[in-house]
Amino acid sequence: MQKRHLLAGEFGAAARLSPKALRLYADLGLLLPAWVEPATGYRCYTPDQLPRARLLGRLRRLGLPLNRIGHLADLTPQARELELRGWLRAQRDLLDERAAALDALQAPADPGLTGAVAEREVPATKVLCRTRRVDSTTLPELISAADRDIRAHLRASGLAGDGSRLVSFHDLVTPDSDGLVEVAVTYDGSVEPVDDLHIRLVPAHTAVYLPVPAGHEDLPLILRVYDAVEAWTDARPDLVCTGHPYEIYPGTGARFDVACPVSR
Amino acid sequence: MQKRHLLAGEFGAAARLSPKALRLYADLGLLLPAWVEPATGYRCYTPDQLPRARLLGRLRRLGLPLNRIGHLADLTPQARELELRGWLRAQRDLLDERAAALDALQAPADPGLTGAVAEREVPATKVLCRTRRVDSTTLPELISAADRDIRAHLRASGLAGDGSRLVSFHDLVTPDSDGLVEVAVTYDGSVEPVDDLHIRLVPAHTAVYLPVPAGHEDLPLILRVYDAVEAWTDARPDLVCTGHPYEIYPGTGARFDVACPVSR
DNA sequence: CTTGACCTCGCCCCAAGGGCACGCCGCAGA
DNA sequence: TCTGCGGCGTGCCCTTGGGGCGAGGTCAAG
Repeated sequence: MQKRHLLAGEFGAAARLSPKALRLYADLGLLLPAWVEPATGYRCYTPDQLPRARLLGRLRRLGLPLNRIGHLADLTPQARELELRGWLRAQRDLLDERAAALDALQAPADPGLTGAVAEREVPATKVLCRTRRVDSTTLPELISAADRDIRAHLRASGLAGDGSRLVSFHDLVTPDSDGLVEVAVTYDGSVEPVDDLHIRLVPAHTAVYLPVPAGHEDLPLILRVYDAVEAWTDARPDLVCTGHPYEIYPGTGARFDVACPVSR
Repeated sequence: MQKRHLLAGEFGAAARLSPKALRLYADLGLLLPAWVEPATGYRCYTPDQLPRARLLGRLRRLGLPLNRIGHLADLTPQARELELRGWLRAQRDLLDERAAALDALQAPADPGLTGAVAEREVPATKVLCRTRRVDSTTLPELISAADRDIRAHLRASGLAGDGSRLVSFHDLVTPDSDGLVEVAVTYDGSVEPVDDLHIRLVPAHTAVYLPVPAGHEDLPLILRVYDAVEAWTDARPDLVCTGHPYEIYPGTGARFDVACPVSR
């Protein structure tokens, strides 16, 4: 008796996939049963579907999400290997970065940094801003393009367009994980919002800030700067941090401060 | 105006946690608000809760699950660092093992292995078995203990207790991830189930099998043996794999076969 | 005829929140 | 005084990859 069709349980046992998983893959179109008995709804698979089923299972066990697997399973083995190696590399990079973050988490704040933290009053101002989700590879591009576009629009509205640039990171932005980033430029006067440029009021506040020392501009050292600002604020019982920290480029140069709004 | 209490939004901005996340942490008891206004239900936090909130956020961004974080957050920094380093190491080992699995996935089956695959008839037999979830560190312990307990129970029931040992891996068992493993010993006669020892009938079947060559007994090389059995079966259009592969120790020695039930 | 094994479908569950609706509250301007 | 706005609460549905359970249908064996 040559078995030309396998029921979900048998096929699943042979491919090391549960019937439930097979049902999911069928629903998603990743692995359609060779046919379905109309009367009973039984899903029948053929032995020649086993290699694909095993491939899906192996990829799944590597930890890949199913939509990615759906794409990978239709590639040639060579192209698939290329993509998988890239994915593995990205995972490893992510882990390296977490290890770095762990180092930063455990190390006490650098006294050389906290010593330079200061306090200042920031008057209320309007900003024209663009908010976008980017990873760290496209971050410089976003910042320069947004800065250019915002200042161009300000100048087109008859204003000077020479305000300070503010950059707020709503999430951690890394090579592998993207996050929400806002680029804003302060202005004085009146402009209309256009395209994806929004107008927002920054209320008057006291800010705690720290000019970023040379060499600390990028990940992972920039995180130490944020930590230093937080540590300094925590050590001042009369101050409490009341908002997201942000980076501010007060002048036209590349130097910037890490600042955080506080309340007394 | 000294701010002695912060509403969820302000506090969340300062700690880089969304109000929603804060609500979840409060529900889970990870970070209780200093008090809750009975009239409005507003959750109020105090500035001295900020360090803990930031710690929770950082751990969360490292990718740790919340129940683990709940445990970690109550440790001393030293103990926490120790646990975190261990976790990171485990993550890295997992990745290394996935890389190895990827190598195995891409490499063609070893012809030196597939050449030794053969076929045999297995008569129906009863087995006394123990099924348990283990990782690879406790696997040898499980196998030896289960084998001893099962044979002891068989002998206590007046049987020989010299059957073959079968080991089936329902999941992939690695140093970092545990999986369901069944250890079974064939017997002939009549015994009663006891404690966690179950009785199961192994139906008569044709098995494709491959004696494991010396040096291929452990991960990751043992996976190549499984691959070889699968590849050999796939290449035989008249055979179709109908069940989970298993390891069988036919004699009393340490040598074993990787076998898989098939149907013609 | 009944029993058990196997299959289906459908619902609820997990983590860790995001997003939305609805409703309450206080503050500000017209 | 009315209205709008923003912040906050609760509650529900969504995500991924299935596991688990219960109801009910099908199959072959006893």
